[in-house]
Amino acid sequence: MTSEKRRVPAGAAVLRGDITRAIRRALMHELAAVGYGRLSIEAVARRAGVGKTAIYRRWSSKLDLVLETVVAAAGNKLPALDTGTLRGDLSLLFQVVAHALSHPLASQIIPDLLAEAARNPTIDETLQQVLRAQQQEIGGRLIARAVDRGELPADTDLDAAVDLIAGPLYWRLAIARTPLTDTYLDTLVEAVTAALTADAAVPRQRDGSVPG
Amino acid sequence: MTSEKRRVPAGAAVLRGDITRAIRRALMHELAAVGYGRLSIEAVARRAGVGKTAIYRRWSSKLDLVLETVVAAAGNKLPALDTGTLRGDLSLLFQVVAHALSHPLASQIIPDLLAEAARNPTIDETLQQVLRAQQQEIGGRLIARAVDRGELPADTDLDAAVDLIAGPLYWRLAIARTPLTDTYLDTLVEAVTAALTADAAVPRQRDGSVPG
Amino acid sequence: MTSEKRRVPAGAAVLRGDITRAIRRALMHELAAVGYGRLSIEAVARRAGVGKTAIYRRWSSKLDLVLETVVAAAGNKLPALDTGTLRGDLSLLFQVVAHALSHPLASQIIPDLLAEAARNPTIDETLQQVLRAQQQEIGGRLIARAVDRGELPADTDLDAAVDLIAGPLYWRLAIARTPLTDTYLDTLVEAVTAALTADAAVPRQRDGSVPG
Amino acid sequence: MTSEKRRVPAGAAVLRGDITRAIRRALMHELAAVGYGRLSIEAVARRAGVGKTAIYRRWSSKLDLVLETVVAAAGNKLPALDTGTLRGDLSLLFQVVAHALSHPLASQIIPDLLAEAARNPTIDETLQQVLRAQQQEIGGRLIARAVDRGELPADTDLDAAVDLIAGPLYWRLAIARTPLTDTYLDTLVEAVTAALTADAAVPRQRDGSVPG
DNA sequence: ATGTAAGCGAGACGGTACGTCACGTCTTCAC
DNA sequence: GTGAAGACGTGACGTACCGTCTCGCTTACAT
Repeated sequence: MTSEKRRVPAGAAVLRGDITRAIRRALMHELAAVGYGRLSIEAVARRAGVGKTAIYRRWSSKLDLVLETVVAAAGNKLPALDTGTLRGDLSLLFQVVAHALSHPLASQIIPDLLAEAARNPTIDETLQQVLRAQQQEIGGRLIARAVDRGELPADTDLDAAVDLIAGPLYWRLAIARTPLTDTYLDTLVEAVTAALTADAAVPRQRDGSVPG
Repeated sequence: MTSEKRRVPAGAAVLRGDITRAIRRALMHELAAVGYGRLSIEAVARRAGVGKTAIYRRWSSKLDLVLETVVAAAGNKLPALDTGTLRGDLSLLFQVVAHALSHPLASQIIPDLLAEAARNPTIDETLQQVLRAQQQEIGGRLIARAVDRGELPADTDLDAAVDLIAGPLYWRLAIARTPLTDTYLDTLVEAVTAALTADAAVPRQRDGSVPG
Repeated sequence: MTSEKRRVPAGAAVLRGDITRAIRRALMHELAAVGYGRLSIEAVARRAGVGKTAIYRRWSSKLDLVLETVVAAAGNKLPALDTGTLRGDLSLLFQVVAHALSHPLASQIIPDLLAEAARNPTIDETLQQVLRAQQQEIGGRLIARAVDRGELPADTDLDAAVDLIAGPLYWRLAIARTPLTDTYLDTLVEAVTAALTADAAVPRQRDGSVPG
Repeated sequence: MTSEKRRVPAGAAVLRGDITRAIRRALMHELAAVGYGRLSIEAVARRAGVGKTAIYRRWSSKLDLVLETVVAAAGNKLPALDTGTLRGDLSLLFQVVAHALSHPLASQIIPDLLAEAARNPTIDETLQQVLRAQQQEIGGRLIARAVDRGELPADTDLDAAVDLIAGPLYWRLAIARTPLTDTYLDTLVEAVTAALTADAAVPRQRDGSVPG
């Protein structure tokens, strides 16, 4: 389904790559413009300047088209980043994420698909794999390096750490959509660093209480 | 449009309150089930067991119906809470918010409308008023009390503080939708308290730079 | 002040006659304008300048309203006519019928109800009583007098005779709706007279054959 | 609109003939069942098992659909009939007409449309063309042959003749809807023959009077 | 070069929803 | 209790798209 070229036994036609690309491009813009709920294959075909059949020949459904394209688009991302300090890693990560989420397509599509994921298990699974898992891995590596350096204790709560890192920035960019300044980013880095360190200083208790 | 009863000059008919309520109830369930994009007036009428006319007699459009109902539903919320300490206030706030966002309807509808707000200015404005403004006010009051008590400095960055408070919890509940434990909440309270305090320790600079 | 007030026992209200008449009048015009199929109580009420309740308090349904009113309107009809000759009787009858069917209301309503009768047994029965039966009786008396006078034989086929009398004129007035001249009426009288006489000359045979 | 196939420049879709026929069939049954006044496109589509679009793609309105279909249905009719005598021609004509009008669809639809024609000029014109004109022509030829044979004089009133031929049978079949026997038909043929002959014997006078 | 299988745009198909209108029923209010 | 006003559910209107499916035309490989 995703392979660009297929081997065929005899005098056969082949799916044209330019059309496939035009459809993907049109899909992203449609998705940003109307969201997954209102997305229609017809509109994608219209925007791409192709027939509806050209789409259905490549993907079996709207869901298939969206997920396959989104996964493909999200694939080429985020090289390793290691600045030597927790604060430096966070600062770099925030800049990269802020840049990525500042793209108009991303800032429209991602919240939309995340909201749709609450209704559609298939979307949920896919996004868990391409977004959450990625974040978990990146955040995990970041924390692990900080632990190795002695900046954080070994029993740091990874889930809470990822929420602390991803939450404020996502909220700011995708929900509040307030303009982002470098100053603000610095403040945020500082605060999250402190939060993680505090989290380390006050590790999870068995009974859920906080030692006074 | 929102008034339940209207004064009329003579022996007149009046919009029935039970029907208005049935429509609102049906709308919330439809909204949770299919989202704003796919929401259809016919489906709402069908679910409510009323005619389409009963809806159009009350609201002029799908947008009107949704916004007016959501505002009405969000109106009855959040009394003042003052526990005497920043940590106590945060803990109570998180519990209240976690309870509210745990409701299946809320956890489906809110992310959906927030995503739609990125496309629709009218939705955006309305949500800014009923959600963000409310959060700003609650967060502002919380911070102000902490400043009064001397727990935080006077120049604490309010925007960043609200993002730090709202972001992680929203991310956890609405995006990751991971089960929430009391222990996790405690950890989060601790971390956010530390972040705010650190934010105080590294206040916003006039030139936007962070003192090295 | 209206003169429609009547003595009632104790503060009791009574259906007002002027409203009843206004409804009947409006009904006839509506019936002519849109036909039975499209007739609506609402339009009748609007034209009569009364509320829908005023109609439903008097008649139980559209069918009831129409039939009761049509029967009432058709009731006051056709005195005895006896000119002394078959041809004279026919001529007078044709003139009376032509005059009646020339009324715009009648020429619109009657074909419409007759067509509707083919679908609606209740209408059919009622029209049979007020129209066909009346025609049968009038035609029957006309034929009987001619038989008494010796102008027609005793075994004249009454059904065929009525068809011969009613058919051409109804066709001309209600279906073809061609202007009617006195000359044409004379010709028709002459022809029908001849037809009846011929019918007499070639009476119905027991075996259904015509003597050659 | 009535053409089954359309020429189109490229790989084009074409209105399917089987669906066109199904719509026409459903229309005739709907028309017989509820009449023109109550006829709804939705009901026709439902009965035909097609979508509304399939109808609107072919005809622009209810009126267009009805007239075009009725004309098409009435088109394939009545070959020349020449038995050699006026009485034979009439007998044959009556049998053919009686057969046609005995069809349940025809006996419901024709009176309904004729009644509607009194209200709707477009229907009127169309029916004049396909029904009345046909009758005029058939009746005219029948009379002309009788004149040629010397059975009728040259100045026979054609209008009156057609009324005499069409009226009684239409009245009997469409209005009275009384069962029809061969005997009755014979009687009618005899009577109408006599009427026409009498009409010949008493031709139209210039002053409209009947010579005494 | 030719044959042919498959890609391609066009568009007809059965549906669904739109927002409006009119209907018969039912309720409320003024008199 | 009569009558007007009007809210109610129902259903049809004609339009706009939707996803599916069937067409001819076109392309590009295999012979």
